[in-house]
Amino acid sequence: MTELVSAGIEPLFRLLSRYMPLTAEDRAALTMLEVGPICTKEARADLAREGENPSVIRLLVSGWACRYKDLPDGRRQIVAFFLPGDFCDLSVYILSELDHSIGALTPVRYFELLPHQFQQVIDERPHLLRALLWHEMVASGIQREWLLSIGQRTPVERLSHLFVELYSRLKAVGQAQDHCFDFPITQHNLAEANGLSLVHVNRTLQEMRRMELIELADRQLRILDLEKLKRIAMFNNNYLHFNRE
Amino acid sequence: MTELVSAGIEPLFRLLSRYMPLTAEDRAALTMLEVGPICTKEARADLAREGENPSVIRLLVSGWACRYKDLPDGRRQIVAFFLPGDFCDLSVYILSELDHSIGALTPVRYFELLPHQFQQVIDERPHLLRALLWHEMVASGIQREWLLSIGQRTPVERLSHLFVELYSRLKAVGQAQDHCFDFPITQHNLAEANGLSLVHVNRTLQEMRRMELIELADRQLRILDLEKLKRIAMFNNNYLHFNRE
DNA sequence: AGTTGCACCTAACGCAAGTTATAATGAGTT
DNA sequence: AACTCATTATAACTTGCGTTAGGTGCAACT
Repeated sequence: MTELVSAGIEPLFRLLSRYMPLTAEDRAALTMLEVGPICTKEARADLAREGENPSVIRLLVSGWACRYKDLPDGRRQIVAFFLPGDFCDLSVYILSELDHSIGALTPVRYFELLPHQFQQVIDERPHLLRALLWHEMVASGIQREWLLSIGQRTPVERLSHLFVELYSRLKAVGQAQDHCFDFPITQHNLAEANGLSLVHVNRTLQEMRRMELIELADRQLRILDLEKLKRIAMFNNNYLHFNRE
Repeated sequence: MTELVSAGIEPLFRLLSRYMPLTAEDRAALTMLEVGPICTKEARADLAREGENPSVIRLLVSGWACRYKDLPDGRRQIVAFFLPGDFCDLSVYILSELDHSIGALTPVRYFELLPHQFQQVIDERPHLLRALLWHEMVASGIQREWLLSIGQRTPVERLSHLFVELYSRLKAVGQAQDHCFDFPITQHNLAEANGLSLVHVNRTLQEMRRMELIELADRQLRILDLEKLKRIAMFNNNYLHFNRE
């Protein structure tokens, strides 16, 4: 039972360790975040909608979620992927009204933290605040990289870049080994994240398979040639700010 | 002389006032930021390059600048516009290496602040920190909105949205009245910011003139029908988080 | 007066990517 | 077993937007 619960902060701990060395005490402090009951949502459910005024900070434990924005006529843009270990709403500390929505892409499990619980952890271990802020800054850097992708990269480059990014981030939380990882989202989701039509995502994936860059089947993505993929994507890992590779 | 110098923080003071009420003491504290000499750069000069490790926080006083990222083959994406009153590098507090560059779009004037000078102001007036964090969060929200624009909005919608955003932001720092403001950047810059070719930006502007949405000539932009422009852009001002309209 | 460079404008051409439609598969339901 | 519904695939058609290649006007410099 205990190990099941403490599996909750494992991705978060690994993630923050990428930015700075953390001790066993830090890890213990982080387990204080596991107070509340664990929440679950089905794929395609919303965790929060634009315009709401949330009072909790969500820590994703398993599954993939996303931040998205939509237009009155139904067009939708995914602006970020949340992977295990990610916080969805750290901005709650400062801003009131949400300017975006949060949706589950797969079935998800997450903790809902009240700001004061969160505060407690920071008070106990002040340098964790720095690690968390770092994580937020990296999230912001990822947004910028996505703008570069959508604005300038071709579809093959764009998907290549995204796959390398996801591989790096999943490896950081121990969810990717070799050049292979669970890829639980649909081509439709890829389209929404990359400003492409569903049909064109499919075409582009076919092309990437022909180029022997990736294998993608049965919700598993295998990168066949990581170096080539990085070259094509013009991937520069500095924006992830992982200090300890 | 004094009023010339204190004109430096005027845009910043106005900007932060949009988020929360500020007092004369706050204003006085902010003038402490004007310590160093004022710096200047020509249009098209860089203030900082990706990969650098800056030790200063830049506060833009006049002119327009941008945050941009570029690819090895020369493609370039502007990911944010900096207007007077904006900080270029608040993230220096946390991250070390820059994952983007900062460039002047017009001749600019700015202060370079050392983190400890900055700290001094925050210590004196703690709630200014909150206002500054707020400003950072808004910047992040603007990034998300841009992602929505580039990913989903048509060129006319995209430019419409940008013009409304710039009008709102410039009004907040007292640089736009009526429906008119100085528009010192080139169509080439608009192209770089919107993921469009120069030629297509020109086409799109022509169309917007035909639609009687805007007039743009002699570096002056006039919005002819703000409500119509907002409707076309599907502009929802919540992402700017201006509490006091 | 001539040159250079920059910003803006316009037209012709072609391809990349969106749209629409249809089919195959598989999982979950009744 | 028949139903839905989501997902992937792929073909035919259309179009938006990039590319290339010009043009003009203006300011700065020689």
